[in-house]
Amino acid sequence: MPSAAPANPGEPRREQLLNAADRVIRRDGPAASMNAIAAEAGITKPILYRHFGDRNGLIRALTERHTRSLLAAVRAALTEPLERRDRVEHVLDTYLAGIEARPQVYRLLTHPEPGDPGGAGNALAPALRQIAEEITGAVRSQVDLGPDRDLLAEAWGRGITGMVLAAGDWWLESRPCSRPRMVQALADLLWGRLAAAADLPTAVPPTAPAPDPAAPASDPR
Amino acid sequence: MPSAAPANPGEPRREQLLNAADRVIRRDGPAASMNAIAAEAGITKPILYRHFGDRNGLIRALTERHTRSLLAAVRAALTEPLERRDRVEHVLDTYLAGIEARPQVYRLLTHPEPGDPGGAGNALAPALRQIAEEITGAVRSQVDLGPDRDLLAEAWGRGITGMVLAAGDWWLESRPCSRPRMVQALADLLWGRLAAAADLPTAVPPTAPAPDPAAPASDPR
DNA sequence: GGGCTGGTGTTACCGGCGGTAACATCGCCG
DNA sequence: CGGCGATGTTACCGCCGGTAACACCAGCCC
Repeated sequence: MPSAAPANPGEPRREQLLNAADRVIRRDGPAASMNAIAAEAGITKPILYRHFGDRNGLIRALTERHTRSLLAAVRAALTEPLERRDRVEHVLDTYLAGIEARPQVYRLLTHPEPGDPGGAGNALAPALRQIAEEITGAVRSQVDLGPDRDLLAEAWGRGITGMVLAAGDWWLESRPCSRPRMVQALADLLWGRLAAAADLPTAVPPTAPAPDPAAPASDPR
Repeated sequence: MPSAAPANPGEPRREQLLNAADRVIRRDGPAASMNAIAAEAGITKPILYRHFGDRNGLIRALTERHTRSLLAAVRAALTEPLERRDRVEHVLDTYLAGIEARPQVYRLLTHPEPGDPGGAGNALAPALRQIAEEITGAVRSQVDLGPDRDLLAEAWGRGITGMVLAAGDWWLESRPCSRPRMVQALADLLWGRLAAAADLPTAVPPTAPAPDPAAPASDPR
């Protein structure tokens, strides 16, 4: 059931309001106003505020619903019993498939409104922070990185998440290629193809004309 | 054509207003109001609107000023006559040094306010989009990537930028290590260390969560 | 029944936001 | 002198997030 799953029928009115908010945000984007959401639900603003406190509370409740499925999918992909390269590709594909299925929702999850001025400027929205933590945990528990493993796992978790966020955003926007190809491109980057590829004949030598040794261009797949 | 004017002193009033806006944003963060900026400049709102059209115009002019130096530094680092790994490290260090020097300004550049609903939700702020384009160009012109070079260069440009953005954000916020170490961590990621590292003994067998500790770790290689 | 409580709903308002219209000055230059 | 283009003002608009104050209706216990 990859669709928007109702979280908890314990509070049916709340779920109903969240569904209305979902519809409006799907239509108008993440900047939808509280008035618009209330109108879509057939009610007026104060009820929303009674249920969710403030706008952030509504957005948070909304994102938590959608985050669950994506996060669960990513987590499952991260522990799939595959060769590491295949596992990584599986995770990448899972994320891209998720954002492809519901772009507006994905925008809400990944690019929330400014929010509270208290927290410092996090690049990663809460949903992505959770994904980053999943990756960090997976790397730390699955890959032998020596004494720096804690630092590397944390830095890589954030870095990989940001990489996939930015690249996925661009891919979703301009659709330069199919999804599997995009997965390949990103996995190649993670697999050090940037390091392994040969130099191109220097078109603009800054100081010295190139004395290049030969480096083999191998795809380590 | 009242297009983006350069930062030359040909329009001293404009520069003066931008300086005031700079001060306010440094103090109050990127969400500073137009009233506050006008007050800091000792004037009132309509003058700001005469000069910059709307809030986005002001922010754009402001970011363009700051972007120039960072972008120039990154561009220079991208064409440094070094071994590729050293060049990459140099670029990473340049970016991290830039955001370390002026965190508030960096936040303005990398995490702008929502902006117009017309454009689709870009993950990358304009300044970062430019950096991504620089990386794309450098990769395309320096690295031999075969027939897919255009796609790979573009995807990697965005991906690397997003990676450094997210990781740099985290680093700046929690300062888990020194700058050179962070540069190493990110360069290692780009250099395929994730692919090259050995597996760790599987602590969590993915299929059977049974409390049976006698399950032997299968060797996937 | 009476009264209490709790959820649902309303209208009307607040301060602040981005943005604009209309009007008042200056200095400069033909 | 007259115009003209910057500079500046006050006062306003519509919308926003958020809040008071009040009304209604169920159930539920005494």
